[in-house]
Amino acid sequence: MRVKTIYNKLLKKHGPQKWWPLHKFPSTLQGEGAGVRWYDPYFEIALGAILTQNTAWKNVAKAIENLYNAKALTPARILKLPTRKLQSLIRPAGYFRQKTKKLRLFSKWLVDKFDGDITQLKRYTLQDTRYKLLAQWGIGPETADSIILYALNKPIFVIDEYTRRLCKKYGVVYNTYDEYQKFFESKLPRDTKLFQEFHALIVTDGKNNRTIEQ
DNA sequence: TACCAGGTCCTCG
DNA sequence: CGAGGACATGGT
Repeated sequence: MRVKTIYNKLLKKHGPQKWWPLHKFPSTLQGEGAGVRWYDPYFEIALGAILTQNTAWKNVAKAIENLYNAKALTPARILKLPTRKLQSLIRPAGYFRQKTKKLRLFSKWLVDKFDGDITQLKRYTLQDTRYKLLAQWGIGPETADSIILYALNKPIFVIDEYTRRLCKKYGVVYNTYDEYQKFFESKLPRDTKLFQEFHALIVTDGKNNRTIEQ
């Protein structure tokens, strides 16, 4: 079966997935401290990609809500939080010490190199951006690709455990992340929206069928 | 009570 | 390289 056909079937079965962004862009930007930027939807997406590592999204959503209420959804605001405070805010997402370290290092990198503006990563080629992200501690292939696809809106196909299971179901098995990624990217048009929707659908479908497979 | 969730890093052979 | 363990909370 064609890969695109599988996509069409999943879309028909589950409908469009609404993943990111979580909060709406404009209204939230004028907080009380006029001129103080405390919310960045693109950074929020990247942050969510880190927090969701091996963690149910529902728990991540709580952590993000805590950060939102603390008006801490920019790299600079993350760095301003005392470590203990940051740990307590993201505790629901699990691995809270590890993830606190990841968020701090990632935020510091963005502030130091990109003036705290994650969208500046778009200046590089897709592969250069990927290498730069992978060089950051705590960011592996799936997280890097999620950031590129959902925060920077650039076409790269995200591979996760659900994707591998889906492949296996159709008799497609590889060893490495990059091999799976090449497979999908060679079978599909390089379309950001398609890649975003497909990955989300694979996750949703994978969750639903969890007990049936193996 | 176990096992799992939108992974990654570290260590050891 | 590749396997195995650590990291942590909340849901079923």
